[in-house]
Amino acid sequence: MARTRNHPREGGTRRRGGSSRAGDAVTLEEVARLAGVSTITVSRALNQPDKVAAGTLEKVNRAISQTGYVPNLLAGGLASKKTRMVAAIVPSIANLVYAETMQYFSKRLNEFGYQVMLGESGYPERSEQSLLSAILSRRPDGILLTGVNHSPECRRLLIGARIPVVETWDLTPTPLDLVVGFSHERIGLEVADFIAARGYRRVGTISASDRRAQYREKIMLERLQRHGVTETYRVQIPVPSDMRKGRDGLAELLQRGLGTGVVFCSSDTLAQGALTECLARGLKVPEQIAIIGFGDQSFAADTFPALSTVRIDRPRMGRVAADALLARIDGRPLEEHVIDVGFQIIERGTT
Amino acid sequence: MARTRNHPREGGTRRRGGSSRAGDAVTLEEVARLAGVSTITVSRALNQPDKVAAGTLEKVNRAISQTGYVPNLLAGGLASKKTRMVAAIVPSIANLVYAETMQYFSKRLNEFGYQVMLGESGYPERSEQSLLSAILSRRPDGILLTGVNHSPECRRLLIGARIPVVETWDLTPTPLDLVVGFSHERIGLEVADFIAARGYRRVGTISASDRRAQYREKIMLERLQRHGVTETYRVQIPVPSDMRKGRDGLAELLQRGLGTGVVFCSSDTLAQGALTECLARGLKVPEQIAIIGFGDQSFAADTFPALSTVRIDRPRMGRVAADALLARIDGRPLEEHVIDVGFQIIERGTT
DNA sequence: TTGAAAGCGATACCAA
DNA sequence: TTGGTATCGCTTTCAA
Repeated sequence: MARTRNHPREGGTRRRGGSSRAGDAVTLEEVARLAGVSTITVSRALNQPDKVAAGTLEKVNRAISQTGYVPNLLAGGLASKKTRMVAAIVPSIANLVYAETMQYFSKRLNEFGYQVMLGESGYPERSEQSLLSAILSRRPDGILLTGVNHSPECRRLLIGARIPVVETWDLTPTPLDLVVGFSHERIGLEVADFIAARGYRRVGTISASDRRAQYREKIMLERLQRHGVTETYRVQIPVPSDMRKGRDGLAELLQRGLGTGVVFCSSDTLAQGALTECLARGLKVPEQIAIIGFGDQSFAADTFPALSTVRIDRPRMGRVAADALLARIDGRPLEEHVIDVGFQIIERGTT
Repeated sequence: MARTRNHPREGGTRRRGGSSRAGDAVTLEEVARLAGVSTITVSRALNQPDKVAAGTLEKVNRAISQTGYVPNLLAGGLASKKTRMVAAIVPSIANLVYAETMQYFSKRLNEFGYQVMLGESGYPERSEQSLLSAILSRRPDGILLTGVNHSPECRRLLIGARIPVVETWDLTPTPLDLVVGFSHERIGLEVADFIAARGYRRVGTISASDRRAQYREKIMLERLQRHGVTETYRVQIPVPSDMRKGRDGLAELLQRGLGTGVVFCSSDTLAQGALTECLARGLKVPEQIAIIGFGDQSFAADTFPALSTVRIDRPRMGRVAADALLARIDGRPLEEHVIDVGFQIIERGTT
């Protein structure tokens, strides 16, 4: 069943003449014609310039700048099955911890000629599955996810896509592919130990209604109990977190009876709000109330020298995630598929 | 010069059997075969379901879910010259004012089936032109820019791309295509009038080394001079802004001799830092020092009730920019190509 | 309502 | 080092 095609284009351009739309862009073919070479040579001049003779290269480059040629990566990606694009799904870009991580992630990928397509999963009205499907239809070469809990449909889609996947902001012994993150359980345990070791007997928490935040809190409270610390006060706040909610949270803890002690907040944003409330009330931090945040937002520590926090090295997490993905995309071997970037409890204001 | 092609694929699948890579994804053709229809019918079932008979539609949908088909938008975009994607270039996504604007912009576009590809222009080591070129090679259906100042090369690229362009965060009578923003000049003037009207005689500024921030400050100081307010103190800080820089900025203003008065900051982030410094020093705001920010970040006002600010309705700017772009993409007529979303000076803590 | 054929603009593969 | 030809997976155009 061989079919026959005849090509109507007999050389020469054939502009339709009408108002020029997006489609009228210069093509490889036009550049090639102008340079007096074949299209594939122009393609090589762009992608593997060392495989093209110097003189040819020059002719081609001249033709490119004369025409103002901008490659069409849709066509290129279709033909080569490489889009030089990776996708990333984060809960919210208006949340500094994710935005900063993405900044480092993108920066690294940009250096290698990749672009990042960002998706936000934080909208309950849009299923994560439909987001993922929309993203996969652009055929990214790899994808970054936030967290390690995904619906069965999402897992199916990801597996079907047959591209490298890196999960972040958490750990699991059974990643879809790669995971670059840290253990929320260990954070809960270590923060509890930290608190107990300093002799605090009264502990408050201000936690966002976020899965991982809730988990850290739960683990911490359980461990505290084992340490014999039982006077605890909990405030839960709806996402998105902001400083006001941190202020209000602290006010509520005080009103409920937390006099002096320590407060563990699920983000630095909340912690800064709590600290602001202390400042406004003239409470000494950490002497009267100690505040522990989470995330170590770059500005938080500097702004509030008394703010202790659980430091997550987000720049590193972003870069490591990018590197891991790049390695997988290039088919390079990886030492580890589970990468723990760890965390660090930073105590401030003790002097 | 008609050429002949023979198609080696004689029906039936021909998996290469090796380790399956991204390219092995299910195609329209496989879905069509399974459903017993032609590829174009499957395509219609997805894009114009009302033009397909109910029974056929059902068969197709069954085949789609059986195979786990995910459309290839590279191929679709190449064929139709519509990518259902728009690009946006912002200085930094780790800056809440831009991130929030983008959130609303994306949300709106998502509702219409478009995705947003984000680019960051804030890296001096990468020319804006190369960023733009990389973005345009993905053939977005439209593009959002931040600001109205673009290099000649960028203008050329944008014009050559022949797609709708919306400039934001500023105004100009001669936009590339569309502009949705507000006047920094008018802000400078009105803030100066506001300050003069309240009788402040001593004025400090804390401004980021950002083109638009500098312009607002310059206009404001000139106008203040005309009002006879000449005792001014200026602090300039390098981007990116953070609260610490705001704290330090205020400390420096005080040290330089600004006793009581008002301080105009180029962003709410800086203003919050300045306010924190006041809190820490026990200075009453606004009685001793009044603070005026810029941007009206959602959390800022609530966290610091004494913080006055220049409100920019970012949600609206994002939505309006999206709507304008959508209209242009669909070829719908637009009432205005220059849209001023305005601003509002919010005075707080006066009671 | 459905389909056949011809591209869209690039790259892969194999020759020259 | 350069080029011819056949795709990549989809949509458009025109017919049936």
